[in-house]
Amino acid sequence: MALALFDTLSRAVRPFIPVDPSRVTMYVCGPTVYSHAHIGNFRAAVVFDLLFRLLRHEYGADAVVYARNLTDIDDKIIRAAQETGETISAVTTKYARLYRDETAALGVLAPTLEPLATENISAMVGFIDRLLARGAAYQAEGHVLFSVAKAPGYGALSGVDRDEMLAGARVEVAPYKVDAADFVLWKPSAPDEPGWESPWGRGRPGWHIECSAMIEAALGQTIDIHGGGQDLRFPHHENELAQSSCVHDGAPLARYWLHNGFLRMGSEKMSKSLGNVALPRDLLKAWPGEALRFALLSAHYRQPLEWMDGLIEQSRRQLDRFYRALADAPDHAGLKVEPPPSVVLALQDDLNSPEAIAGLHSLRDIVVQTSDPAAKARAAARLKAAGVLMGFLSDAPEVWFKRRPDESSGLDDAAIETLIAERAEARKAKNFSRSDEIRNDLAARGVILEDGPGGATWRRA
RNA sequence: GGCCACGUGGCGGAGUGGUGACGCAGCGGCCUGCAAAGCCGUGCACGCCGGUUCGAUUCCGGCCGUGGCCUCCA
Repeated sequence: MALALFDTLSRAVRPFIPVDPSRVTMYVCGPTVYSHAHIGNFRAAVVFDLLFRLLRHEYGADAVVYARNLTDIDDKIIRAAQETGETISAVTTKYARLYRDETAALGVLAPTLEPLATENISAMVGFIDRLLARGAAYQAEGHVLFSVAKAPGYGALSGVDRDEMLAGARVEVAPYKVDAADFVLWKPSAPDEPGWESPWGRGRPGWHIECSAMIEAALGQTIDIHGGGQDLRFPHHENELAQSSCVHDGAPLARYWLHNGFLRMGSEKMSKSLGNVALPRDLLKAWPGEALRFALLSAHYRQPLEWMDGLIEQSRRQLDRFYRALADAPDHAGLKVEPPPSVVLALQDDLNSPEAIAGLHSLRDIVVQTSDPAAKARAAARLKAAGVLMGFLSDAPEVWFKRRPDESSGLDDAAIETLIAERAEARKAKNFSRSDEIRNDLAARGVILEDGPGGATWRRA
């Protein structure tokens, strides 16, 4: 079986066939860098990272070009800068760096390209120019607007009928719009707002044009995969699609549109406006990033995922079991094996990560049940290869078990070893009350001991 | 109001027209000085009501419930 993906536009799982297998292209809408991203924002990053990894596995690491943009000009950023008194670029640089750090902590590979909106203004201006030349856009009161009436098939992606859409719209229509559905391509900047010179005066780009222009500049007219969160389907992706195919004589913008579902917090959408967010910044103080990644992949990417207490703990426990099996197996670092089919097939089936995780568990069972050392090492290598394909199990087991989430607290390794040595003496002397005291003491400080044939091993809870 | 999803065991969460998900937690046992970890075993799950079918959790219809989009948003 080969890779198949659910395409939002055709509303079906379709076999994935890239235009050019030697250059598979994917674009995902990245964050607007104006504040801390919450764990829900990272679902897209992790889900499409999984797809990126799978595509690299299928087509070769050099054959996949993955672009994820950073929106670094936006009214929210302007507002954030005004509130803190920082410059715009100080705000965007800070949050872009945090986003890169935090995604990396969740095992997200750096995308091939990371275009910045502010570095592509001329591409956007040129794009708007071509829309104007084709009569698909018009100027009004310093704005340039896209004329939705000129886009045949508008609404196909989101499934929203234009007339019905307007009937239910909750926003007031700006008076300068010819058609209520028209959207802004370029808007004027006040003197105290950031802006760029353009044929239509000093201003800044609208939201949707950024992605269309950057996709064209970075990847070309028609890309293989365009991804993003479900909420971007309308209006953002619908508008991107309209602009791009307008400029490209009807050529499709993307051959496959993928949208991930939301994280829910107490059966509500996790969002900043509701105030029910969990920030990786905080979560990473207490948990390994890999456990957060595992939690985010514990549900199928198109389904809503309930983010609740215990989910990370559950995820960490499962990873513990995998790492333990690897730790107990003979050295397998040098064995080159392909990820086994049980996991690959699950991922190829529209990125069925829960089934792939089940596959990981059965690979672990094999490791544990195999007694022949050479076979056990091979089984461990297979488990590890499958895990690495998904962005898991890349740590050495001892690193995983002994990591300190917060460097400033708890016992250091040497202090733990000293207590373990003392306990070993006590046990040898059958002084179990003392040995239990030490063990309980360590447990209270987050260190769990396990007595084995070769003495006690320890890990941090 | 319009459009679109979803409703699976204590919890998370796959999948399927007719025995198995998987995991976490629980329970019993083995192991252990006792634990932990591990191993073995264990639990009459598919919102409600109709329909199609030899047979539906899986297909169709209705109902109820939950959520998302329509405004910045992963």
